[in-house]
Amino acid sequence: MSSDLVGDLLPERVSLPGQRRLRFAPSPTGDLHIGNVRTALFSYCLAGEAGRFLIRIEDTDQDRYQAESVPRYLETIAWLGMHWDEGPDRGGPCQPYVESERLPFFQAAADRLVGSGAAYFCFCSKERLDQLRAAQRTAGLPTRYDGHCRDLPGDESRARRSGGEPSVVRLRVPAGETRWDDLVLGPQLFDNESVDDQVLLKSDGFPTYHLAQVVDDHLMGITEVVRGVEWLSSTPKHLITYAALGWQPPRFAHVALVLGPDHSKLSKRHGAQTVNEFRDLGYLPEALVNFLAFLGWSPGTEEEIFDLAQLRQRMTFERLQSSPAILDQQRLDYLNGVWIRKLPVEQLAQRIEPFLPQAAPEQLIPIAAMVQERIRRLDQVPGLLAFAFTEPAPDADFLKGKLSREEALAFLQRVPELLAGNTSQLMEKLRELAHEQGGSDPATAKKFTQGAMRVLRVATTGAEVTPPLPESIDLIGTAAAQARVQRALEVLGAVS
RNA sequence: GCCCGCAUCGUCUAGCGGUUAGGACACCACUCUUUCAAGGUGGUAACCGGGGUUCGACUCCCCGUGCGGGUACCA
Repeated sequence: MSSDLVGDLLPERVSLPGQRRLRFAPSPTGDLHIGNVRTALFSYCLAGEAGRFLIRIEDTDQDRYQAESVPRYLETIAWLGMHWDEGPDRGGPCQPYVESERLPFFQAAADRLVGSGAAYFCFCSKERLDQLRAAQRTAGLPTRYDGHCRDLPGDESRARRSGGEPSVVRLRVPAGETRWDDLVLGPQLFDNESVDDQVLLKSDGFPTYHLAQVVDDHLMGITEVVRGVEWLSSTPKHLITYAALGWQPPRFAHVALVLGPDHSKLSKRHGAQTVNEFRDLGYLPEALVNFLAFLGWSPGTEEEIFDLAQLRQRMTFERLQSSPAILDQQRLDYLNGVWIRKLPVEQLAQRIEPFLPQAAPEQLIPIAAMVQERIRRLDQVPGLLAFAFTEPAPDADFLKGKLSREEALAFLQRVPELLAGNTSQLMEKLRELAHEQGGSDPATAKKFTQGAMRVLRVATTGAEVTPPLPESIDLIGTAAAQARVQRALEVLGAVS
């Protein structure tokens, strides 16, 4: 078989210092999906502390390509705390890390395959292919290429190409079977009869994923490939291609997909599905990482709170799960709450800032302290603190609670003295007052305290649920609190 | 249609021939408490079905069912 190439332009495979090299190779077509991020996380963690993690941009589809995605992806990975040793922005020994900039390598590989007879040029039109598949389907046969151009004489093929006829390069799948030992699924066996003569090089000169992935994983010295099970049935094609090129393939780990609550593939109708969406909802990267890791992995112990560094230390291929996982947002919420509570207040204050632009800088830390134990997502902060930024308008019924109108009124009238001075004494003063009201019976006093607290809370905040009252009042200031109590008094007094 | 994968509480999972089938989320009580949280205590809840193999199956094998994936000049 001839090829019109001048030698083999393929570079040498990067020489390895014997360590693990895993990559994340996203296709830049929008925002990073939570499922993709999980495989990135697995790859990052499984590389281990001694291994290397790299990012490669798989932009081999010109139609779907979105340039803006690349920096966004990198930003997202970095936000989650993952560090890559090599990538499009920082280079490395296998530059470039963007596939569209590596076209000559793929073309050289394709030429080599054609040269050795492991691949061939195909001139079939899309229409012919569509008809073929439709016919096979109605006949109950598997849909696959029929080998129409498989044995075209070399000179005919050459002539048609030089005549300008568009062509693709297809893999010539040999008879036999393909097997490998999957790191997650165990031994796999495919009859090559069921493997299609896949297109490797498109008519626009770009490689398909199948070729690009094989060539680049080899050149970049990838040792293990972690990917979703949706790639399982194309693995034989990849293995055949590695063999035809005389290369040793990496090991494969096919992880199960992440599904929505209705057990179908995660999609828009399930709500948030990209990392950025989760971020905007107020989820911490620490929580997302912890959560995602457990969707398909577990340490085998009863520990469940892990940070990224611990995950990288502990994760192994053996403990990856082969069954699909459903994204359970309630559990994510729980973990997010755990991580929010673990944060130092100053840190939490910083993270709250974008969710609470109306807060003054000096308010942020006290606010963080107040909400830390009662939020599961950062976006709950504004709701919890609405009273601090808008004037409450409680109605008379709302103001009474457990106390009668008279009792509430009487209590409210005494609030100015309770609020005088420092709010830290508020509770103490209130207890004194309760003692006065309840006399010797502690149960009555307690009941009064509860009722009075509610009245005061509603009067000053307009809400039944707020952070602890003294702090809440501090947030708006005692002067404002006094004014609100006055207004409440008017509202309550007006009804008789 | 054809090829392939998966299968333990509602959910995430532990289990790798012999266990009272464990933990966590959620849920329900109780408790702590100025509300709400957080915390503590307890509770409800699972081995998809049928055949084998075995002294013994959640665990191994086969069939079925269910769910998922692939079936592109998309990844």
